[in-house]
Amino acid sequence: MTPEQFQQAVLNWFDRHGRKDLPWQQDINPYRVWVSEIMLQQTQVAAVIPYFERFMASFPALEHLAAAPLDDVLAHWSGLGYYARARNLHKCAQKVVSDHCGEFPRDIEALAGLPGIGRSTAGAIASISMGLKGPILDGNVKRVLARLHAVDGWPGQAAVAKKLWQLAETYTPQSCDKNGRGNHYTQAMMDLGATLCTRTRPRCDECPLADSCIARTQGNPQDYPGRKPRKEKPVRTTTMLLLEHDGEIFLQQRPPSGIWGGLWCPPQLEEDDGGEASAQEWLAVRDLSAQQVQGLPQLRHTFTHFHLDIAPVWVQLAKIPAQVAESGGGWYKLRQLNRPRAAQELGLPAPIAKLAKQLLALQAPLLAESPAP
DNA sequence: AAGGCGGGGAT
DNA sequence: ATCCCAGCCTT
Repeated sequence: MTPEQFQQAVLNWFDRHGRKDLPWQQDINPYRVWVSEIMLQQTQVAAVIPYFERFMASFPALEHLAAAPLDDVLAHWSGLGYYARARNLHKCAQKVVSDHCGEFPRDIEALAGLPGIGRSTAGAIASISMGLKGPILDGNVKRVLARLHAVDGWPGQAAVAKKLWQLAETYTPQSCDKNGRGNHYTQAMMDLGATLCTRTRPRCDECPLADSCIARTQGNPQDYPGRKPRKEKPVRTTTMLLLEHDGEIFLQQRPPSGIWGGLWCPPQLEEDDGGEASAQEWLAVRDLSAQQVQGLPQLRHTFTHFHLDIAPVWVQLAKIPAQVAESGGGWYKLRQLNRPRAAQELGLPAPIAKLAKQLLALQAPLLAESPAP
């Protein structure tokens, strides 16, 4: 698909289906387009509309904004988020007044040098309001182009961004004057991404680019653009000793601060997943002997910032050793720990409650075989 | 290259 | 809950 064919398809679609009634699409000038583009950074159209209307009512032109107190500008931004945008907006207005005689420079590079205006926003302002060639690469265009060419990878990666920018440059009309319709092209690309080429459930049947879209052909448009790689959560490991005697297990209260502060847990070997072997060593050091030591299936509990892999070991004791009895903590009946609400009442971390349940299931049949006297 | 900024909507 | 959004700036 040549750039000319691409542009024609996009513009034809825009003429029939594009949005043309948004507030910033009326009375188009660089000031209004600039304000709208800044507001639309990381913010959806529906949220922006009332803010844009109020903003224009109070600051109808650049000189009003430049002359306004920053606090006044921030008040108009309240609730939109990303408040650095408002500070930059104000700073930019003053800079345009002081350095550019109150007119935005008609040049992509110069625009992109102003506070709060990056490469994409500069392209949007230039193409929509100035008749210049202004490639843009916002989230919508990234999605359309990544799917059209099946560009793998996360756009946050420099190489992926470079490829997408190259495509954006290629397809953007050379001439953005009346004949080139660069303003409509830019509006159309954003509209396409916002209304058809959506992140989930793209409406490919209605897309003017469907026949050329590689992701569509592959049948996996939803896989583009690649997701930001989730930061790998580190894995911590621990061995938990389920010291059990006669249907009771031993729990200690954890220190008031830190993970599970103040909650009750079995004795724990930190940064250890030796499981059964570690448990044997722990017992030997204390000169304890157990009837049976049995590793149980590993359990993973995920916190906000790490995984905790728990290797539980079931240690059956013939009698309660003095060393353990006096070590601070208490013995709890598994049946009581497994009562409804018991975990909340006593203060048991979720994975510990789960372990208590598992252990009861293992141990109950044994008690049934040899009922207590 | 990665993180921060922020509120809201979709899933 | 998690991810993402008409991004840009700083480190």
